[in-house]
Amino acid sequence: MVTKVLCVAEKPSIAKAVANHLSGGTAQTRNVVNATYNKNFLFPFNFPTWGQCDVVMTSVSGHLISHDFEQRFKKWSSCDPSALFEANIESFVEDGKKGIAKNIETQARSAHFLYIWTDCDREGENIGTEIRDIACKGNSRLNQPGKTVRARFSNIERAHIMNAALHPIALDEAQANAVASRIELDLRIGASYTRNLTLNVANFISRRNGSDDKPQVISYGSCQFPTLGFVVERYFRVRNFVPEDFWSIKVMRKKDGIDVRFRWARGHLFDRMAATILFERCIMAKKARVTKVQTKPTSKWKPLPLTTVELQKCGSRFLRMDSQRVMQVAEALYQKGWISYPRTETDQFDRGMDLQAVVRKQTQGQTQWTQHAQGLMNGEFSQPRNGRNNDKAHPPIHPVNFVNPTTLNQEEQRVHEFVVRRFLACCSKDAQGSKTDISIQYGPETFNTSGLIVLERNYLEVYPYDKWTSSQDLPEFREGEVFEPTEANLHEGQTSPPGYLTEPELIGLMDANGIGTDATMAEHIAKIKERKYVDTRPRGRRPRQEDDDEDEEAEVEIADEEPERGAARGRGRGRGRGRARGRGGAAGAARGATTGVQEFIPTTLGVALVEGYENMGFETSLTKPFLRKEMELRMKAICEGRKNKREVIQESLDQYRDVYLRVQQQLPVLHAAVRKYVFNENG
DNA sequence: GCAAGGTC
Repeated sequence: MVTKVLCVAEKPSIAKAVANHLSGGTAQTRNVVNATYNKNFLFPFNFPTWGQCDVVMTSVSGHLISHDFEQRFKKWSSCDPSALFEANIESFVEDGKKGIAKNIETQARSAHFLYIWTDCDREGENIGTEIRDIACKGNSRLNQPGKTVRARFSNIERAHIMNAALHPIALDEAQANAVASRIELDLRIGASYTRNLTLNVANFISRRNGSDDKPQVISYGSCQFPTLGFVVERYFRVRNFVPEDFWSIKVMRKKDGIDVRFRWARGHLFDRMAATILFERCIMAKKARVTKVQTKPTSKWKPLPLTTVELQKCGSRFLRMDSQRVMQVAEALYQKGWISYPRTETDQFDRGMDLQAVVRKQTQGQTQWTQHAQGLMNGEFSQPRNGRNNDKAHPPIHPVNFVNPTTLNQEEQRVHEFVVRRFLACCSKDAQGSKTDISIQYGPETFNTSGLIVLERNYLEVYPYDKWTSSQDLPEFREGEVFEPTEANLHEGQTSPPGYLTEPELIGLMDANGIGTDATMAEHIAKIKERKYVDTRPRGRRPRQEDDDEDEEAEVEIADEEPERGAARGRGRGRGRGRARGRGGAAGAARGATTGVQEFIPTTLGVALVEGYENMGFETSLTKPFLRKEMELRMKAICEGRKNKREVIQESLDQYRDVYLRVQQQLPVLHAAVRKYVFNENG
């Protein structure tokens, strides 16, 4: 009897790709009853340890198992919300997934081995155990040692997949357990807090409004609340901003018909007296002396390979789409086979990947980037840079096939064009330029100016989202040259308030604080809108302010995470911090070239919730990212075998139960915040 | 009527 192996991938696209590689394109496709997207692929394969086998390769669609409280706790009126900390939780297959589960169970009956092909990340490990459990229902022998294995792979290149097929490893139970604890905690805490908030606060609002309608749900989640927290925190920084006066010295020299403005090395001072004294010393000196003239090559680095977070940020900035929309469109492009998997944290391409083959596909047709792609094939190709992130599950987002853009709808065209241009930019050379720095000594003070000449645009040719342009030509200055400034004056300015939080900034904060994943960040943002905790509006251009000689740098600050090499960068950063000291940290971001970016403003309800919780004075704030971070650390402890699932769940529940009780005792504080913020308009 | 995480 021939040995039979059942392979199960996390998603249909992986099953298809793997089956295709292992079978050499000869796999037979079979539909699965009651499953729309998941297929079975049948083919023979010779595994080193099992010999010649008949393989059935199939897939799930993410998690197969759902979790909910047992029936008697489901009705909101059935129990006190705090009972959900202990209530029994049931695991089950949702109706929509019964076909998938049944298929696995059936196929497992005749299988000698189960080969799991879920993504190599924590969730994938957990989904792997779900698949195993279902398969064992059909065939308990698969529970025996060595009968269930998993593949280790991080992309779907042929050689990589072949190698993974030949070297199975074991499922990582610790990682699966870490996810299991996350699932249980999020459910218990989310449900209990949400019911409590809705029953106590939403009902309070309804009563005050004299409404008999079911109140709107006020939810708590370990991700949505910190997301709201970021928005509210910025809101208060804007509201509480107090402008501060500062003074700076500006020096101008007209030479060869060109006005050359020199910037004070000190930037600006918040002490008028000090600035005045220094200014007077400059004036007394009468003449300035050129202390440095240095011209050196500089370059602007091409962007990093595209991650989901970066795609979402760029969508907000350049494509006039919010993060959720960008992901929906990217998902559609992925489904149609034009771009790779759009949910990835990886910003480095695997060494073995044939990137030139990907570039070559873009030389077809007559698009705006065809020529550039052709140029890359003709010797201009340059290996992409490596970022610091690798989720070990997916490659960076890149085009996988050529598609004539005119067959896509408007939004798809924009996202697709961005993905292609970004990829081609990654495979291009850095832009090259020449930078001249000039310093002068004027009295006791140093002033600087600089000029840039862009020599080779390289990646910029195909990536219009980055700006790097030559500055005005500088006249010739020689070291040691002495001149009398055409103008020198003491300039008075004021720090300006930061802007409200924009979507790219919010995504950046969530990313940095581990709130949500590449696949869910956009959902959390959409959720706090849906719950009416925040409103969004397009950010209008703010008028440029007289005193802002730093505008350009400030814009670079937000537009470029990966700056050009060279000295200009340090100056930009330094200035940015100086401004922060003046309580206007994000001032630069508030102005400038960004158009169509959404900004987030909390509603009265959003402010009341955050303020209410803050005013309870807990040491661990529910609206700050610490609790989520703590959960992340505990999950890590499980993965590394330092803790077990039970311990972690107990610890966390104790902590949240404690906070819950104190919230209960302090409901009047929450009500007071609601009265203050939600009802102050009505008097 | 609850969460966050997969996925279509």
